[in-house]
Amino acid sequence: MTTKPARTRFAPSPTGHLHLGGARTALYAYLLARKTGGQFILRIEDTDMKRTVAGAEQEIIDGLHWLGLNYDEGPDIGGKYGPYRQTERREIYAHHAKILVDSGHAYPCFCTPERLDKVRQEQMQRKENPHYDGTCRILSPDDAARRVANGEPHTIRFKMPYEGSTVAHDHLRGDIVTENKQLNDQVVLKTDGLPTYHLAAMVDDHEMQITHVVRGSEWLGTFPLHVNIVRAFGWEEPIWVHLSVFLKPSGKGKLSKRDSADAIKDDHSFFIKDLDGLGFIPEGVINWVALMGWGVAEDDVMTINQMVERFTIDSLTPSPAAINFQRLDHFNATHIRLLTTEDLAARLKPYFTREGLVVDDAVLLKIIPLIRERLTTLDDCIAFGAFFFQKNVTPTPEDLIAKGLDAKQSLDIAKKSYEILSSLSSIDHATAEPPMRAYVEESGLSVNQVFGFLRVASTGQKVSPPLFESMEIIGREKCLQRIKNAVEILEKM
RNA sequence: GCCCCCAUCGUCUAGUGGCCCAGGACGAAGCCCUCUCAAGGCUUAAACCGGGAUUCGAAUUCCCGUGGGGGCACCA
Repeated sequence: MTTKPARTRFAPSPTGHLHLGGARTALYAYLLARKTGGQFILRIEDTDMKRTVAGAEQEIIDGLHWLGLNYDEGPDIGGKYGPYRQTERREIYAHHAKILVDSGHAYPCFCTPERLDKVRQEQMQRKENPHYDGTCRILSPDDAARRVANGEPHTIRFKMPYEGSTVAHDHLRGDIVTENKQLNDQVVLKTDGLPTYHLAAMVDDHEMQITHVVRGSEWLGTFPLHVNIVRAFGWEEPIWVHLSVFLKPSGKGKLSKRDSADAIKDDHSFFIKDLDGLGFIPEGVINWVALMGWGVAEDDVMTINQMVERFTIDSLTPSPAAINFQRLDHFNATHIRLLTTEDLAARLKPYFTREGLVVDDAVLLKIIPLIRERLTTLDDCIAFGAFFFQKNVTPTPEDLIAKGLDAKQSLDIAKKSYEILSSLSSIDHATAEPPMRAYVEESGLSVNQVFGFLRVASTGQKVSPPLFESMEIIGREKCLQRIKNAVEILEKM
């Protein structure tokens, strides 16, 4: 397949957190660019100054980097088609709005928001579709130009044809035909001189030579407007790819604030910024997100580079997808297991130190093989490995009592275990396990009863990595001391 | 209300007229392995929204319903 290099872009508004939907849009744009040897661009669409949130742009940048979606051009790194922040491109839009007015594709509108509101109310009362009533559309150009020159506040509206229909082609859905009478004369340049999305995005995509516009399906409604704007300029259209939306985990309806709260309660999140702290790794998140809307028949565990190899926009699906956090857990765990020991160790360390534990790097490296396949999220390392770094463990006394036995019988196990283990010069698993098994044999006790006690005594918990391997890492002295401690607890019961 | 989009196991999906009594993955259930918990191996249950039409033949094409989603701003 010979595909020309694609220039794609991710163009979010800095109005809130970078979420899963945005991450997926960015990912597909990224994959397409990398697959074809093109460029992936970050553009910040901050033309609605009222909604711009401080710090949101940085969060987007950080999120993209964390996910590994590095862009070739963007507001923080520049590029030959900059600036990449729309508020810094004011003149470009004003210039293009003027072109539209001069060519008869747009006109100044002097209607006040109040009047517009009133018109809309009346239309709704009459059960008509709310739409601009065209008052300023019929003004004579000279008259309008005079009023503009006088400094009268105005917007610029795009003139939609009243008759015929607009055919817009979406790569995933085919031709989308809309009767032009359904369309509205939308504002493309606001009173404050800044453009609305419709103008800004079309101008930028053209100026930045974007070949494929990958965006959310919320733009499908204004899609006809957009192609009309592009055509009014006489520009070549990009290939349009409208992605599906994400549905709430139940599959019923779109994501809400409430769902977001539920996700957090469940130790998951829709926001990229939260994922790291929850123990998710970018490899897992990316793999998971990629598969919501991209049909991969088999072998769906992929690194981002494998995704680049396999990606094609033809295999994207247009139907909405429900968020499924169980799958995130699965992909996260799977990718954790794929990490090298050194890599995993480095990623785990912050989670231990976050708990106030002092981490011995040599010990950390040793416990990785023991806990790796037990981790769903990185922070699970605390549950499976904190005891390696603690001075003492404090088992729940009841847990020391072996299943089906009483305190006295458990005390016997404890004393005998101590006797056996203390007689060994080392308790690496190869030397410690055989005599303990022999003891199980001759005592008539079950493996679970004896090993269970030992597990609780030496790790402080009922669930742990393999017992003898763990004891070996804990070390002879510490183990004996912990067992002795268990003997004392049992004696008091 | 009007317009647009979507529709395969519970979920994500493969499937582009015969290879499909529909394949994979998550989840579920069972078995094996096993010092706990995992991981791993094997197995099972589980779907073409409904109705018409086209065709020798439809999950795949068309129409009508139904359901879900999105849009109808000087927000993106």
